[in-house]
Amino acid sequence: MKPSIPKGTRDFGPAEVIKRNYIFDTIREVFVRYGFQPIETPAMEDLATLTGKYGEEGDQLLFKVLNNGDFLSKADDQALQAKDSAKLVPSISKRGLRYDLTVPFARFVAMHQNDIPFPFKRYQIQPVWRADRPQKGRYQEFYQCDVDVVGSESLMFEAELAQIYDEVFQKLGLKVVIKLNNRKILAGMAEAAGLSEDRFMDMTIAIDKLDKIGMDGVKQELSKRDISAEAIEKIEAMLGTTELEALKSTFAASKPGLKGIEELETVFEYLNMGPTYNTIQFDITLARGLNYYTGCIYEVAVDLEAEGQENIKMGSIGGGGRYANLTENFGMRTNGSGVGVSFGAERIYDVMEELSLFPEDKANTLQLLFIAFDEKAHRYAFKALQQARAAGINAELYPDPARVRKQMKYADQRNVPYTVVIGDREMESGELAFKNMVTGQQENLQLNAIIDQLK
RNA sequence: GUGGUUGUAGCUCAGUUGGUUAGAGCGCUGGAUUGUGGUUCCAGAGGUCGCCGGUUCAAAUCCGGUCUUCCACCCCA
Repeated sequence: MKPSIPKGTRDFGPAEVIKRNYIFDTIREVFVRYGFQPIETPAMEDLATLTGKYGEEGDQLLFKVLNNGDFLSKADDQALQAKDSAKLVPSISKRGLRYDLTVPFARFVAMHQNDIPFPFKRYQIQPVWRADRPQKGRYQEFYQCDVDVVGSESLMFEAELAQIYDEVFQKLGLKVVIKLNNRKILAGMAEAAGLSEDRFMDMTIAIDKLDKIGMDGVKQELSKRDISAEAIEKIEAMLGTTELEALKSTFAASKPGLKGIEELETVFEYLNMGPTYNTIQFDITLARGLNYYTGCIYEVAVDLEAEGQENIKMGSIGGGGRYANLTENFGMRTNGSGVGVSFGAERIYDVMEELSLFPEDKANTLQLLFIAFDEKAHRYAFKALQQARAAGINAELYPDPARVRKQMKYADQRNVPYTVVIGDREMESGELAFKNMVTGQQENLQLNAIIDQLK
């Protein structure tokens, strides 16, 4: 059989795993410093937990897990006859793979509400699955790194999450733009433009594309979605706004609009109390598709104006927002408002790789390879190997006393900086042949001296 | 989910209007070199041409299906 893996999934070799861990470790370190604690949830959730939370589009992208046993005998016969897949699913699948980490977290909080302290601050680094068509930087299995806090409406957390973004990307050496908006401001826009409530989604989807298709494209998109020319004109005028202050008069008659402005002003008030490394800006065109967001929303993009980053082509590398009602779905009675952001580790990886931002790895690499000339020397070397490891040196012994040429070649492939060759002469004198693989120079030293040099 | 694109040796890729036994570079194995890798030279191994079916005297090549890759939508990290 020919080996293969499912579409949109990947294997990772040692070099990749080490780099991925570098990203995860950096992110985790910042999360921990802000007081967040780790949790994990299952790869599978009840399908009912997942459906309806991400909009119609999201439901289509959910991976469903087929029931075990004789699932067809229990299937909805009518749907089966009619070949109606959507209708058939509930009767043959009761579980699905998680689509993100936020919904499982909301479920977790509601389920354990009597056992956890509020506000509950957690982080979670686990894979998620989407049945999307793969492209570059878009996979069916990928990791998300989420931080969320539930049980507080304080806007301090909105500010802290932006600071976390800022700090993580500073540590990773990547310049980004952190964009902030508020769903209430979008609602205000819809209201000010005289749109009915059911047109709200259409409007946000269209304006979200502004930087991609331009103002004319957005206007086309809006009219295609049955939005009147008059409303489009008003929306266009509002989209030109980059300052919160300027929106106040526009939203004079819109309560949610004014509330959104007030919230963002408070967030920026917190943020302006200290320095930030990256650009953090209000962006009225930021919409985000996920249905459950109610307040502030975030998105992070690579800063294309930063030196060396001009040609990076990558979608958003992080996003998030406040969800006031999500936990209610799972029976949270009070205090269930949450806010959180997510890091797209895979895309961050791709960008960092393209910019060569990964530091050379020291902790995870082999420092020393022992090479033995014959069986007797191999035993001798095994003992020396233990001493080197006991001293904290990452060391290996070639498994057989093969030809030195072959062992040297292996050392070369493994990129080991130093080797020790042991044969009769070395065992007799106690001085081992210690070779620097970069310069090719070799000297005879006692094992202790070699260990000292590598420590 | 819609439209397009890709697949030939471990890797990167040639392969003519369909026509002998499908090639190259790199890598791999062995030798030059029985105590030393990276350079050089010599030799060798390695292929169900993604998979299934069809057209044809004859298919890597043409046709259909399918899987995969990448791209544009949709959406998104």
